[in-house]
Amino acid sequence: MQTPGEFVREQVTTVRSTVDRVAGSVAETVAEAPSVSAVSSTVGDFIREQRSAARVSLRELARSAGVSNPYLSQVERGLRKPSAEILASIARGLKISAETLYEQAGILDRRTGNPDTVAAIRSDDALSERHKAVLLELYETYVREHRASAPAAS
Amino acid sequence: MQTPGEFVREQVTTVRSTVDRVAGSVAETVAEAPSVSAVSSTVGDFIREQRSAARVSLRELARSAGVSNPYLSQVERGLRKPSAEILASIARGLKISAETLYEQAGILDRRTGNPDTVAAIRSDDALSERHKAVLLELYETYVREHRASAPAAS
DNA sequence: CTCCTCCGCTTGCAACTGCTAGCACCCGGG
DNA sequence: CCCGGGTGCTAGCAGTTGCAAGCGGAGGAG
Repeated sequence: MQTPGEFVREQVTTVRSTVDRVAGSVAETVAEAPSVSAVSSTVGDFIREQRSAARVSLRELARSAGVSNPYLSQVERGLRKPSAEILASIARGLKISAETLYEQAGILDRRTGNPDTVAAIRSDDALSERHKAVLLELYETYVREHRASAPAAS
Repeated sequence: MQTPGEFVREQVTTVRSTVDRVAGSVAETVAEAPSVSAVSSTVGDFIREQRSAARVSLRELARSAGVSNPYLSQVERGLRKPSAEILASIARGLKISAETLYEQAGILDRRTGNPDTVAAIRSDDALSERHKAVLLELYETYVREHRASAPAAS
């Protein structure tokens, strides 16, 4: 019998490859992860960063988000200020949370502080211990990947 | 307790299906996108409820929210669909959180899990947006599982 | 070389937001 | 009676969003 950690690590590998499929790219996403590091000042820049990080064309994102391609182009370049509905659609198309986009757009207050994610998961009584283990292992793997791809310390 | 291997293997299955669902939803989002369109009339009702509950006149709220009174009137009756900025202003005038209003407007999804854990993952800048999405999706699946299997424990 | 497809962008236009000005109504005091 | 001030709502106007149509350019197949 192997240790639970080994199995979990296996699983992390499986998840990671699947996630790469989600991102629309191959396993390279992790290796040569693009520069999502720079903090964008406007929503448009942020959207464009996320889009190019996912290797998605403007038209493709526009289609999957349900907006026209010219309009998305203008939004990304800051020429238009998208409504919240459009913003939510774009967030869905990018598969990121709408809240993040709203924060970028300045219509939602940025969450203050940096609560310890690990502590939050550990103390969450809506999770079993095994589920906590899976989440924590996956979380730490993601953090390692992120640090490797974006070492720029703020 | 069963053997660790069995449990972890169970979870591998769960994780896979969850991540597959995440991947699939990227494509599906296109088809079932329009969930935001008709909901905006409820936000007006909600605003009017909150306002009359606070015994505040329309003009007064309009002034404290920084919008014109006719426009607020139209918003409350569902004749106009306010932008997110206006919505945030109204939320400030009503002294309620913008998130609540956004949920009423249908431009923010209601979250099921422990807010602390969700907030921790969301605000963790050591994660990419896509990784956040996967972790949150997985987390919510676990929470649902937990509630289904042990509802009395809460 | 021609044709085709994809990329992102510019151009006008319908539709909408959010405003100012003004309407009708109700109340308490001169 | 006629004010002045309160309630909410209607009319009409800039300014904006979001779109369809079309542009020039970069590749690939014939």
